[in-house]
Amino acid sequence: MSVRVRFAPSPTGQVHIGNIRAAIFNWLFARHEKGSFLLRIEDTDLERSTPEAIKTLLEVMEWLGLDFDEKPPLYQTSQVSKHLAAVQQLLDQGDAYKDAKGGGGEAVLFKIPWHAENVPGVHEVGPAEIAVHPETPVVISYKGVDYAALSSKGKAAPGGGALAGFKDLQVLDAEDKVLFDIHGQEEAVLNGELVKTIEGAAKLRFTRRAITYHDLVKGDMTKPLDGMKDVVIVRSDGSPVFHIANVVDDITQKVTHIIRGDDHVENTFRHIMMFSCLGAPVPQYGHLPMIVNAAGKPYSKRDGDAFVGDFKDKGFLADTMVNYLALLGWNPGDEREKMSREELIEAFSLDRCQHTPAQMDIQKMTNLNGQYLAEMEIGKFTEMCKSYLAVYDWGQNIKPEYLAKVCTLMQSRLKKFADVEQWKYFFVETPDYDEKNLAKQFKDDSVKAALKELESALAGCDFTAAAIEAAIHATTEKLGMGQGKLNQPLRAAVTGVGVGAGIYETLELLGKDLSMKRLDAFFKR
RNA sequence: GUCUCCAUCGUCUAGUGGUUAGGACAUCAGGUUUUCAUCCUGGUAACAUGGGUUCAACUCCCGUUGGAGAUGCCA
Repeated sequence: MSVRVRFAPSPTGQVHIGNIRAAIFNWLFARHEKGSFLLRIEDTDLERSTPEAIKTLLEVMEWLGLDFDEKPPLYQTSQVSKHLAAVQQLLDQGDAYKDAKGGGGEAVLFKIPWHAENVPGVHEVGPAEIAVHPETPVVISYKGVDYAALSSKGKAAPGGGALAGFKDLQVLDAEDKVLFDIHGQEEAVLNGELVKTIEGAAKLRFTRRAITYHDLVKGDMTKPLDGMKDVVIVRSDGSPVFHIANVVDDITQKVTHIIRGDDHVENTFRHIMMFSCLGAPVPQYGHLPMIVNAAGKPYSKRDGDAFVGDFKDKGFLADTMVNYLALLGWNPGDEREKMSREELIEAFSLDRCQHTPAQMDIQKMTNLNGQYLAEMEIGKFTEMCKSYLAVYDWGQNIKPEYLAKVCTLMQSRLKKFADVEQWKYFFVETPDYDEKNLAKQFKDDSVKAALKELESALAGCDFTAAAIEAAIHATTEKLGMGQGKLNQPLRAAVTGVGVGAGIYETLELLGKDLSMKRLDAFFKR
């Protein structure tokens, strides 16, 4: 059977890098396996889901080149009746029950199945005992076993779990006397006829069962059933909860591999049981570690710079994003880092994914982006620069020929497109002066005098890079200065800044008129 | 509190019993360059901790510490 994976975001605002990385990994996996990559939009949260957010999401996917199969995507809101039908099936089978605790109406809870041995991965661990706090009664019902556990300090700690966690349950007092034995009473408890409250219990004795699944990223994962609780699948207002909606949709879309964030590990055990109870094959799971911020914490709404759109605005390439994010928590096993999509797809495998959270390194990504920019075809590069320049009033209506020359000159040193802001001096009449640099270059008054001398030499030359160089050399030689001593002062006077491309080329590009005008203006400051 | 998972340079990582613990970004020094960047050369920098197992442990086991997630109507 061919692989089918999905990316299932909730469109509630901006697209987050942690989210989109899950999409990238799903996409890489699907393409590597020559399977299908599906998109499902989990828009059931009407409060927070907006059409704009959906649009943003689709734009981001397209920008990154994450093409999905089977269009249009599945909108979860169209599936609600299916979710509710599945809930009804669970209710009819006795795998779910209604409960009124909490909200106004009745919620529906999925019941960890008593006959859990039918669920793939469930196995008996062996006899187990749990000490309970004697002052809190043990309550046994179809909703589970409720008790207060004994903490390491001897205090009462909230405990309890689904009934299915306690096979062969016996409740004992401090003298090991059996207060309750579930043998022969299973049916009565399960169908709600028997609710038992037991005072003065000291321990629970039962056969422990656990569920294990093989995580494609993390390896074997195990959870004892007595640590699991029944889970709400329909809110008291009648709306389906994520757990059931997600599982039902994955069944509908025939998803074979679920690759998602680390935060779902705990849910997986229950989801597997839901698949099983609904008579569907259980998909394979892989859980990706989170991406954390510089403080090592998961990105929160406050970390505004973690949105994909922001990176685009700053002038990162889609190729850079895909490449860098793929490398965050995964590596090909050799020392390649800059990899094309084809190479990534070819090399990708889930078992090489990291188990630990990764911190985004913006500098490393910037460096990678610089590599991509440096090898961009010049025409395309120029077009991109043009659009990033267009946000400035001085960056509009630039003569294409001139822009092309500037881009050619500057391409090798641009790291991200937003930095074209620093090219301002190419496009304005008078540059902004970096006063600190000026002070540094003209610390010595003689430099200014020398520059004045140079001005006249430049005035008489034909202003090609070679001629400019010759003029400078002639001047320094005449004044007995070191060769090149005037380069930086000249740059400061004409461009206002201390860094840039070669000054001869820069001046040639600026042209004689503008250069001389700026020099003149500089002396009049 | 309890449960699940995790732990190699500042960061991303290679490494699956025997390695001078490798690479990349960042950083530092030197070289090239008229400056900056590129480029080249070199340097600083890591196995959280304590016990085992073993001839031998970064690697296996246990404890501790630290981190993350979960813990009934968020997804």
